[in-house]
Amino acid sequence: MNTTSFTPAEIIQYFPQFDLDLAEFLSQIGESRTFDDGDIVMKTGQFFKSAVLIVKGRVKLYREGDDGEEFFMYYLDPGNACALSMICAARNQSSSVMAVAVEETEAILIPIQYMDRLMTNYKSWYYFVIETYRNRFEELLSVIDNIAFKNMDERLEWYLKRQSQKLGTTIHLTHQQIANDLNSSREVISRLLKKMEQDGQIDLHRNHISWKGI
Amino acid sequence: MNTTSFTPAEIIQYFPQFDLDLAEFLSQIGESRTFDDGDIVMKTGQFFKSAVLIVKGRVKLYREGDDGEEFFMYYLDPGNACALSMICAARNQSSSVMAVAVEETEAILIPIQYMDRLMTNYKSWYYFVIETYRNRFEELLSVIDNIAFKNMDERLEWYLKRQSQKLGTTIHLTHQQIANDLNSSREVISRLLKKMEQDGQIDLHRNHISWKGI
DNA sequence: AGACAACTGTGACTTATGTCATAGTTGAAC
DNA sequence: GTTCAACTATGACATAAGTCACAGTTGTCT
Repeated sequence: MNTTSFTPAEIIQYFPQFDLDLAEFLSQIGESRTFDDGDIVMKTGQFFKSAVLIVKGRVKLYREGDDGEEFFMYYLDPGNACALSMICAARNQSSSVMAVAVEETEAILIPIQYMDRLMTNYKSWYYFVIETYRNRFEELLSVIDNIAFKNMDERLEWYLKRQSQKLGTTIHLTHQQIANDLNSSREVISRLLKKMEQDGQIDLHRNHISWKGI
Repeated sequence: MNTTSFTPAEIIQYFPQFDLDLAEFLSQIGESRTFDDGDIVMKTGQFFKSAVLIVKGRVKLYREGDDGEEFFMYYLDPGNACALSMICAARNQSSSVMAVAVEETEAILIPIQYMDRLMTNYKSWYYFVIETYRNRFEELLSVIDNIAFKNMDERLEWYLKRQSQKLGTTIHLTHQQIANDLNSSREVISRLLKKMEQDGQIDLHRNHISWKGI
């Protein structure tokens, strides 16, 4: 019971780019794991020993500052792998990010000792790994653009746009949560949101925001 | 004359982790290219068709903002490859960064059409690619930490520390160049540098700064 | 040596953002 | 329907950073 697993067919359903023999191998060695909304998937400083593949739900990744500040980077969706878990696993390094489930989430954990064998024997695996790195790389570049060149109003707008693309136009976040994600303060976010409402970009409600898709 | 090349022995000298058969293959397909100090290696918006391996010199990578602002990311040294050139090459996407030689630089260019064959046939190649992505990923995370959580004084200190580690304790940069790299303004940098000098961390001179290694 | 362009220093002011204080609002639980 | 905690709004002020103006310095070229 402690180590449930996925069938090859299920794996291919979530990761259609995998070859059948890869799916069979992953089915044998991968461990299924579920996380409730709010559960910590990976913790800063944690010594991580598996690669994480998401099959259901959603995981939020954020960087932690020295004093516990947060900074949102991106979400992992079904069909994604956590590039950072691969880095940690392959290097025996401790994690430098937090990963928290924001929905009921299901994942396949691939223990570290299989990494080399997977890379060597399964072409569709290392294509997948390369693709994962690439995608996250580009995502990080966008993040850097925003904090390096933009003011808070533009960053907030970009943030809300991303949220609404992923999670729908009703954004269930409080001003405080948004402020945390942007490493700003609640008052600043409240003021900027109010301005966006006056400009007709959003509607403000208690506990959620309606994105009007400008 | 237009397409000089490296011998396998030379390639292995610069990239000792490569297998001999890989070095031989790269020797056949790789094109040698030199850049003078200040030459543009990769331009924002450019459609890039080769992966770049550095064998001599140094290349500076920076992100460009919408209005031409700069933001320094990192240097590529001999033995490094440009992860972004690989991404561009493999995806047929245009570059989102600038890469400029800051010394007399020599590189091997690997045309895009060999990428898949290299990945499939040469184990030491794809380990190298993975390692390249990993290193740059971690470098980008450090960059994000600094701009997300730190004030300009700490960012400047971190910047100078990195420079002195790479280029020695005498940092040949003007205040204006530093300001560009940090997307700040000359006056701000001058003031902060003056303060660091008063705190005994550096000595200021015209056109260079001496890092006193605190 | 003289001249000049590039570099550096610094005061005064503006703007963006963060912080503090305080009050109003709303949804949920009892 | 009362109560309460959490959420939101907003003015006043503090601080970090950017901008403007101008002066002083220094290396280089002739």
